[in-house]
Amino acid sequence: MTCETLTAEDAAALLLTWYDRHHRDLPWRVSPPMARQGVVADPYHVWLSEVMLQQTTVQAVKAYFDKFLRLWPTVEDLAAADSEDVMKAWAGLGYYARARNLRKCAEAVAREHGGRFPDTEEGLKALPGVGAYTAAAIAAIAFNRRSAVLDGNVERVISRLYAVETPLPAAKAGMRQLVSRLTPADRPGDFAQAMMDLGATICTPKRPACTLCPFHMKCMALHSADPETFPIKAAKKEKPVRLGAAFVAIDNADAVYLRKRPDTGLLGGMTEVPGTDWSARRDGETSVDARPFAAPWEPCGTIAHVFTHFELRLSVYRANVAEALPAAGGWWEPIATLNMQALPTVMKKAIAQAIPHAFKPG
DNA sequence: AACACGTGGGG
DNA sequence: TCCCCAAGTGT
Repeated sequence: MTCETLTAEDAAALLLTWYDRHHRDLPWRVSPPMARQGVVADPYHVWLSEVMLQQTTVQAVKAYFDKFLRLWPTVEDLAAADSEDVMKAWAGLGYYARARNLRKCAEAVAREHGGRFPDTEEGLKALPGVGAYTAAAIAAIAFNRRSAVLDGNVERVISRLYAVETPLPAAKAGMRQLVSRLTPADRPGDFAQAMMDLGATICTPKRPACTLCPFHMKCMALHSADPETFPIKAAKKEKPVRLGAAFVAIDNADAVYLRKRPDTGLLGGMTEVPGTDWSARRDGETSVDARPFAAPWEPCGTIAHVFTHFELRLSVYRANVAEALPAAGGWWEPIATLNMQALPTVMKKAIAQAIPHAFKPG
């Protein structure tokens, strides 16, 4: 069997027909029947979901999307929000620069654009935290622009459809051209979402369900090779191990000593328990200097946490103190309200290691 | 261009 | 257990 030529018209027709029947229903999405009647999604909802979805699974995003809309129903509300509250609400979702940029972006939209998102790719891309992908996605989905939307899903679909031999990320420019050629003037937003749904549900990284794919007869990878070998990627580097220590102090009122991290860099602007720097050094000895105050510190085990570019092994120390000692820069937070703080997951792990009941309900 | 930047789920 | 990776952006 030969691989039939794929025209742009065929691609859009095949994909949109598939999407009408098999699209996912998502909280931020306008379903195809509505979309076909010209209803477009709220740009604020589209932007919020797209930022949350950067490198993050749909499953993880749903609850956060609901929470943010509940707390800040409009972009003006978010623009007026306290940064600390935004960081608290984002805690656990990761890539915290997104949360810092989120409020900056809302502020820019509210103050510089009268509360309306720009309706062009160029205007959108000028906003904080909005890059090439997100600008194209918002333009297509919320403003019906014919922009070429290229994310990890689309890269996978395109790389297989055309059996692209160039490795990522070098192949991206060429793929954007291919997507641009296929994107229809009618329903470009649905086309983009359909490509992403296809990548997420059919054209998956492992064991793609090619028999169910609308491009089944048109896919060069399927007809000439093993689709699973695409996209070809540059080799990744191995993760170094870093070591450190964390200090969990508990006072006689069941409060834990916390402090705020610097606004930039790893976990920037988030809350932490005091600790050492994290380095490759194999010593907990420098940890003496990192103790927030003198107390009967006792080792209570280690935790491991994997970041994007290194693995962390943290030695956790605990101390019970009679009363809340004054200490520069931090504060004492009751265990009961720890869950409302801007604590990244690694810090919750460290606290849970020292206080096993800290995050248990009741 | 290459690297920094989180987390949780699935195979 | 370990590896992969998920709707990327900023520098």
